[in-house]
Amino acid sequence: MRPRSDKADLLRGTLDLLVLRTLELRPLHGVAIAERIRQVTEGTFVVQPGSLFPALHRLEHEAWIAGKWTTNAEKRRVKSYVLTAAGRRQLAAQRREWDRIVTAVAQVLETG
Amino acid sequence: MRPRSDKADLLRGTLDLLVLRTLELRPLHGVAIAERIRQVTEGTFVVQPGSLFPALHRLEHEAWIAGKWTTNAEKRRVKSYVLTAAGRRQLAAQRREWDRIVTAVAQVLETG
DNA sequence: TGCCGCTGTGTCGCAGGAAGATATATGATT
DNA sequence: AATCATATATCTTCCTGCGACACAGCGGCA
Repeated sequence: MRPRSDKADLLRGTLDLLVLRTLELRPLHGVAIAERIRQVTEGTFVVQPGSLFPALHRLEHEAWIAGKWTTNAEKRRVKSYVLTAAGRRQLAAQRREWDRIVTAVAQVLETG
Repeated sequence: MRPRSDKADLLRGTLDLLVLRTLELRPLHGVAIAERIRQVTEGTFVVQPGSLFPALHRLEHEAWIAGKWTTNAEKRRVKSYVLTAAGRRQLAAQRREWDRIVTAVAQVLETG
């Protein structure tokens, strides 16, 4: 069997939310999205390529983000993503959902 | 294809934490654990049998909880679970992990 | 020119968990 | 006995995060 990382599956269920929110601030290309998430979370969330690109394709397929081939400052070919109107609505919905989860977990953890 | 529920996958990654915490308060049998989680979260988390029992077996296999066949107040045969010492340590670790996730997500959601 | 090395994108297969459907056992009820 | 309700268990499917890898394009450098 393949050696499994002992690092927990931290992103489970939050990746879409994180990507949508990151793109809400400004359009970015794939790797730059992952890089920003890593920086803002101070290394807690490190989005791997095997997670990042399937997620981007999924979000694009749902029409929550739109990708366009461009070139970055170093003249390299990159795919830049922007949040769509539907994406903004989805982001709002996922924010509410996340708040609900956090509240519910807190209730369990704090109710003695 | 099988009709998929449009209800979000809320439990994703939090089920172990919820079960361990519930058993920290007092020993309970499977269905009673799910029932308490449902009540405390006011219906946000409804743990289905297909999630509950595999989770209990998993936690028992990790020796974080210990099951014992007993009978409940209605004289019915139930499997009562108690949190082990290792389970308490695991619960503490998962609490820290959860806090870390909540903090990280908040950083992404609130960093403008 | 040819060879690296780096960056960005993409893909493949696996592992593990959540859930619906279903099965089984057992006690209570009629 | 038949039925119903409760509790446990399992089977299968779907989803998703991930490691490993492939590959393309560009710059540097001998």
